[in-house]
Amino acid sequence: MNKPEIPTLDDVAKEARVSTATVSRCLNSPDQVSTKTRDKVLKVVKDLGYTPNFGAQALAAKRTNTFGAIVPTMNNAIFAAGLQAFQEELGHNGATLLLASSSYNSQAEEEQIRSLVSRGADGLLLIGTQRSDQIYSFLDDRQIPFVIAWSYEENKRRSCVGFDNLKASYELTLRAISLGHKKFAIISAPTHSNDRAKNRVMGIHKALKDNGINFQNVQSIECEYSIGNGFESFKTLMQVADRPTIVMCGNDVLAAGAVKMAHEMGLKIPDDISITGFDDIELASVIEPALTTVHVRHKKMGMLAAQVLLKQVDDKSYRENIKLDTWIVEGKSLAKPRSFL
Amino acid sequence: MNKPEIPTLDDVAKEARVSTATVSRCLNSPDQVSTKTRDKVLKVVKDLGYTPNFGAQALAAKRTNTFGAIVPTMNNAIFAAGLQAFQEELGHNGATLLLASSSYNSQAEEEQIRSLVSRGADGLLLIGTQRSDQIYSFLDDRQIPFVIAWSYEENKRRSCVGFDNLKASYELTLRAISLGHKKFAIISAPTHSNDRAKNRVMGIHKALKDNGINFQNVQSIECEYSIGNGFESFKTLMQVADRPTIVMCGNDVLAAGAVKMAHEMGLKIPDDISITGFDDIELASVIEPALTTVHVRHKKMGMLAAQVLLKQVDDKSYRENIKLDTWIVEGKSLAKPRSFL
DNA sequence: TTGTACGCGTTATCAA
DNA sequence: TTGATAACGCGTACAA
Repeated sequence: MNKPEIPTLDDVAKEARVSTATVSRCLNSPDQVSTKTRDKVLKVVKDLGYTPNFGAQALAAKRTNTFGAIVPTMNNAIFAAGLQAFQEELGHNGATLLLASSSYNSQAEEEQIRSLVSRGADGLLLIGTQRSDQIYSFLDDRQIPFVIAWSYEENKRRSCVGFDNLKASYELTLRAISLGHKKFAIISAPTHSNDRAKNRVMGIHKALKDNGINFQNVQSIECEYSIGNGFESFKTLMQVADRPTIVMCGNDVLAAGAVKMAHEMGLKIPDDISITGFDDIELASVIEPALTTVHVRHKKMGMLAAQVLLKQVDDKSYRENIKLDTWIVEGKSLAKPRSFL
Repeated sequence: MNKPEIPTLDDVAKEARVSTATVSRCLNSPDQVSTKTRDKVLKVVKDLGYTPNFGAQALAAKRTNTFGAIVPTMNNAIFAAGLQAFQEELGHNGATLLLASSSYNSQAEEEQIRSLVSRGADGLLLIGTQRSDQIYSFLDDRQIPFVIAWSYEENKRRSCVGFDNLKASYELTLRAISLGHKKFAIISAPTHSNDRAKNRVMGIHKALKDNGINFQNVQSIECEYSIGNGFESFKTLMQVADRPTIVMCGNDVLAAGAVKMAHEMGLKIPDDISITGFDDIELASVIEPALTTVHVRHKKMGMLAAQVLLKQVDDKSYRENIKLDTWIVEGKSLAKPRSFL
């Protein structure tokens, strides 16, 4: 009962009576080996249950086949579907995912980027564009391939797979305006370090401006995405003399909280107040009334991000900017304001 | 403009005029080095921006400081909170998380276990107890530390951090019975490869049996966790002559779908039909009416799982079985059946 | 097509 | 307290 030894390339080589080089080739570039020896070697590999040692492989080949992703949060479902698709696409290509979450803290994100890189990540998935020049040049210096998701930017130097947050938000706002809304309020994620949130707010402002509605005195609350925060923020926004007729939320989670508070306050949605979301996560369809929100193609985004990233590993100079379309999902939470009836 | 060179231990050693061994010690066991040389070395480390090469470290030290987790799904929030806590606790200890999702496919899970192990995971987090003997002995043979979460079992040979799914479900059922319910229906995840789902169903059956209610002809539908499946299944369950007065769902996601269908069918909850969930994810509190469900201490579970796993890495023979408590969360979706009024 | 032999960047043992 | 030096297991020129 001696402790189980994990077989190495050497063991396989000896057993198969070939050199380690041949075994290595059988595994990594099978066509350079004669069918006969290959079959022989692969049988031994199987018999011994050989699996390559990761560290040694990484050291010698200078690649790990692992990719890092840093998401702002795993606490709600915003990134879940995209991440799952990303992971699956990596899996199809024999790669695995290293995951970290930054809790929307850019300091933490930087540390995690460095950590994942030093852990040998072949490439990274990052959310949004907003981070220090320092960390971008760290990545550039080390030639670490990375893809930015959830945001879109025209940028020859970086790859991104995302969508136009500003435009999507602009269009949703236009819809509200066309229904007769004039008094807006906003619940958003903190905009200073979150370009998606910033663009979503800017989209609203732009639409208002373009339609001659003063956006300077639109009440706006910034808070992290959580149902509880949406809940509280909505209450605050309603405690004013001249109530808004619509509260636009930076994402569905906030909107869900807002809806809940509206119920508690006895406000009818959408008669007394309209509420909109963003992201179209499953949550949006279950709450009552279903949210009018913006559909984002999360799965497609995750899958494409993985594909772009894999291409960049093969060709370090490869860059691609992909803009996915979004569309408004009609729920029951947005309608004409009562004053307009 | 030559390509940027990544500094190695050697570079640091030369620059600081010490041996590589000393540099290594400064980083890994600082107290074995004199304060003076340590300061000198660490300064150079910082100046050069040195970070250890992961592959080399893994190869030489036989450990990677990365841990693998395989969750059944990332598509909904069931595992999100627990996973985030797990990841954070690892982070506090300088370790990172390798994540894979099996899509509730045990075949896929096995492959991913092997993949993560061959990628040098120091330990694994697994969900539930149900998997082949083969894969368990694979882990034992290689002496890979692992912790099972979300399930609890008395087992000296394995560690687990979970809760008693059967008991929690049993108690929720008792509550329903005490309110007067006699006609039950169940929507559950597939029970053949999911011990949590199986135990939850068994808990219901046991409670019924213990109270003299025939559980043989309780209608039961098995489907994967999704709002859509809950939606459809609920409809099916209601298309019978003798409708149940309560539908107990294997988790909140299914329950949310059931609630949605109840609305569409014009059924009042809980007057016409009671619906219960399980897990107490955020979703449970936002839907209307709020779900009566079972609270699971996801965060605590994730954190403890990480701690147990880390202990097992230090001491391969360490084992711990932790049972967390659960409790019923009172929503508005469970009440006396109308027939009982 | 196959084998030899070196290098990858650390850690750890043993001496000094 | 420090320094030489031998592993660690694999990939890959280069040679045969």
